[in-house]
Amino acid sequence: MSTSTRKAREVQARERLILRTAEAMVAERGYLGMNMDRIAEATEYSKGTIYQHFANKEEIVAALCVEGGERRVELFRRAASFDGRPRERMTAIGVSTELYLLLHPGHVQMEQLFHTESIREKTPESRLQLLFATELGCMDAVVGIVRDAVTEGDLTLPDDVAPEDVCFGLWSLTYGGQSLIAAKPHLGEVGIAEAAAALRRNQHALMDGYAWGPASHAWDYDATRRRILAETFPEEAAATGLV
Amino acid sequence: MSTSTRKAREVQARERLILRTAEAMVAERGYLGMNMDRIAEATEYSKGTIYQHFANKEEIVAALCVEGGERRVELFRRAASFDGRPRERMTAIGVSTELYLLLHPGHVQMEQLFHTESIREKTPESRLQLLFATELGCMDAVVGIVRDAVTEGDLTLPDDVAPEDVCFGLWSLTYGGQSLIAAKPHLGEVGIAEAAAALRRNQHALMDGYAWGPASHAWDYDATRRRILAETFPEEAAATGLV
DNA sequence: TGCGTCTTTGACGGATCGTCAGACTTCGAG
DNA sequence: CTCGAAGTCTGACGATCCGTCAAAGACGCA
Repeated sequence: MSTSTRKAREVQARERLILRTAEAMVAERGYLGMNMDRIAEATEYSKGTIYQHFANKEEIVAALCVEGGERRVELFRRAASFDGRPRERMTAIGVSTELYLLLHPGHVQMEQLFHTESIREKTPESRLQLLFATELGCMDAVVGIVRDAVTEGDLTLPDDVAPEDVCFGLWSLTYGGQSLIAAKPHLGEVGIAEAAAALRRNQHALMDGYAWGPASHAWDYDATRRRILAETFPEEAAATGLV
Repeated sequence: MSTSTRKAREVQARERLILRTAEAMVAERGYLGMNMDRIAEATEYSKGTIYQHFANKEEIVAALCVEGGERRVELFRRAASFDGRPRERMTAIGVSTELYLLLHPGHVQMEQLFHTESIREKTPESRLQLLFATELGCMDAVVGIVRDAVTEGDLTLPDDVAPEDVCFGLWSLTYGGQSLIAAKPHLGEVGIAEAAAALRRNQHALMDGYAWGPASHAWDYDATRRRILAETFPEEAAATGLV
């Protein structure tokens, strides 16, 4: 009994070691720089042992995505619990995505990689379920804010628009904006100077478009942003230098 | 002289053949299913000859992206020349992105692939320049519409918002939305039922947020959409069944 | 026809993934 | 303490695919 739990602990510890090693490799040399032989060498286990934990390279990526997803859910939950009007709390969600990108740039890159069907289709169903659970967690946190806005009277949605549709808009805008910033270093050359600031303004424009009060001209959301950084994410703000 | 042009024609024809073959392979068996040996076999040229046209596999992807980008610019130009208010013309841009996704699903997948740094960093600068030119072409068409809206008085931008920033918002929203739709078959399970329709509504919400007139509640943009499909993209609409 | 130049070829080296037969470790029963 | 079954670990190996290059071949021209 106690031996089996010791075994289990060893297995878990090894899995963590493998993931940490893989993560460092991706961060250091990119996705292609991470390969199974190197992981085996770095962890001082044989390739066969690595393959007892993960069926293939893709599953390691999937596992890292799940870990990242869990970190993200955590940030979203904290953002959603910010003390303020619903739209301020939604602003906090936006801040958390910014922080996440700064804190874990490698992970965002991996998420994108994972969206490529070629990778996704080789990962076992069980991992996909876990990943889906983290997405659901994020969605729950965000939808909750939209619903609160509706019940508090800050937001009135037309009959044919569900709270989830508003979330989908903000999700698309943020995901797309961050992807473009990451993928196109030459955004400045097409006239988009301060992409990150532009993304924030666009998020507020979208909420303005749904007439989600208080409107951006009627409220100082820059002050809200500073308050979010100071009150909800002080450590993360310091770590990323966002102040 | 005439021999050299004949040579040149042969080279061009072969390049087209290679690209068409590669495109079909990607469409049929995904990115990983496209490999140089198979291309050589299918085109009945040797691998060495293939490599005289393209330095590596990534450059083939890049070339396909350039081709796709040119097709996209073409669609954007036609959309921008739609006969109507600027916001209607911007709606036409949205329609054109929808059509493009339906007409060339494989290409959108490849664009995403290309955003992965691992691929990008292996493609020669010259191809990147061509790709950049197509992006600039798209941007020009879209920015032109925003400027027209400003000069015609339909849109008044704050001092700190450039027309490009508005474009960036719509670009992010559309790119992100289409990526999410493509990458997450389970959007329905998180409460987003009609993702494509939701994306259109979000695009209009964003424009509403910038107070770009006529507002969506003051204009029948569904009618505009039908007119765009009928007048500007009749063939494409028929081919995709969008009617 | 003969010769120099340009083109084409496909076998090969190198990298990497994933496998598997056999070596090794663990652990309980005798 | 010993032994053997069950479980674990290993790294050499087969397979795949990328990109190269020396050699064979095609072409134009005198």
